[in-house]
Amino acid sequence: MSDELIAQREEKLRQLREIGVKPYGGKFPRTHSVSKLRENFDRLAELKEEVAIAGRVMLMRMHGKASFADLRDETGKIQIYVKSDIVGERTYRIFELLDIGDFFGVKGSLFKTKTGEMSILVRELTLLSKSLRPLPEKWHGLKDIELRYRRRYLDLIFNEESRKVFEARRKIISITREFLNERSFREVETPMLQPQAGGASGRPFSTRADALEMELFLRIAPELYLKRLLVGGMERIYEINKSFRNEGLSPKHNPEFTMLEVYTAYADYKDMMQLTEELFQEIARNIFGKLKFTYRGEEIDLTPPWRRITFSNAMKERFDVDIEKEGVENLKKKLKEAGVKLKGEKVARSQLVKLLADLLTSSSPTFITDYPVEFCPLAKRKADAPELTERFELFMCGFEIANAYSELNDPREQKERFMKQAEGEKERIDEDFVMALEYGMPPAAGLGIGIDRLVMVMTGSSSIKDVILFPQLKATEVL
RNA sequence: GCCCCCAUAGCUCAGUUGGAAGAGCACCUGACUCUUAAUCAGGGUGUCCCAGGUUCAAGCCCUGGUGGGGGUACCA
Repeated sequence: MSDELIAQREEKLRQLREIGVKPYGGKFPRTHSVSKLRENFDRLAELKEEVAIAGRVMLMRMHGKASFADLRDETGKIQIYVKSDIVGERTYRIFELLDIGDFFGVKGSLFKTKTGEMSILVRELTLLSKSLRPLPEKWHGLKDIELRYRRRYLDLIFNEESRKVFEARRKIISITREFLNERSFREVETPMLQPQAGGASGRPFSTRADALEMELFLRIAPELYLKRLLVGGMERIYEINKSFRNEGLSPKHNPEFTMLEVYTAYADYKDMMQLTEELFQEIARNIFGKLKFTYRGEEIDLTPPWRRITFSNAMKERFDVDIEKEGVENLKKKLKEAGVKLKGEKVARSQLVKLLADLLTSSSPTFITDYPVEFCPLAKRKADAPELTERFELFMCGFEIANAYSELNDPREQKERFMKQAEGEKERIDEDFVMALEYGMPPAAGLGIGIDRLVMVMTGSSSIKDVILFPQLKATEVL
């Protein structure tokens, strides 16, 4: 069937070529986009000005010798009216050989039909691209979730909601850059191909550089390179880019994801809390025009200051353990009793994250602060409580969305922490990074924000796949 | 990785107790010079995801697989 529909279109293509039509055109100068044309419709119609627009035909209403079609470009759609006695028999024949999905350009004048529909009376018609495959149906569109991910172009053609999500994503990233640039942060790019993948836990993807005869890893985080730039004297920097983790997929996890990392010299994690609050407010004001919105039925309020709970208080509430008095060993025991998996002697961070997320009753943003040092190999200890670190994680809508700390800048302690972390595992220590610290890194605060998750929250998306244009799926044969 | 759910025409979906594969849109043929999800007349175009099995008979029951969704584990 699909083959038959394609064959029918190929037959039309053949017939078009037979009458001298080039079915894959080139440059077509447009006088207006559809939305601009609509905005200035009355004036243009009165001046009887000839306009030229181009787009994809979405609907055709054939009426013998005079027909209507809806032409759509990125900005909107408009009706065109093609009359045989105006365009001539040959052009009208070409029009009859067109299919829904074809791109063409038209020149003509503007008029309103008797029902008031803004329309173009076509004088000249140019085929720009012949579509060989039938598009999804005009009314129900494309709903199949797998096809929407695999053939995102069809999703974008048919689902306004999807287009809105990606426009919101663009806006959020753009606002974030403006926000940071205005505050004198400089955007940098650091390697995605790294000889050693550090700065987070998580399994890396590995690859090989043939010319260098070496194994390389796709980065799991940019952190250790951004800190090398702090050593290099850059005081306010950020990077928005992909990181890659060779782990399972879920509605909150895609193997490649976009992260923002920000570093400020001479600041601490509390400054980053404020920065996070301000950034999210800036975004919400732009997207919603206010600080309150809903995520899948849950009320979210970004009015500052956001709720803050220390990690110890959260644990006290949940497990009746006072880690500040009893130390972290007792917590581990309680966690084990509660069925939390331990990774060797270490508490798996993901379990902790889940535990904390479950603990929060509100979907509004909450900072959990002051994590025990053993969960934070790169964070600075609290001066008055050396078993804890100057760190926060931001939870919102049931998931972790940001992570920040005052950066550890003592090279000897950093090496020790790396060694402790590597115990019993095949991880290597990043000696090159330790060397950089040995040259001296200013005290600094760092912040990481999961951009995809932030977009999820701001667009009401329940799956990360809905905010990534081409989410990772298994390869299949083309049907 | 494990558990649960889903897969029927190009698209959106029905399909009863196991008894001759359906609808709307799209598409094809014809009519139609202001329609707008155009209308009217006619046409069903299919590897019922794949491979086996049970049965006189399988879209439907059973086993295995593939792809997707959700949960769970690893992870952000």
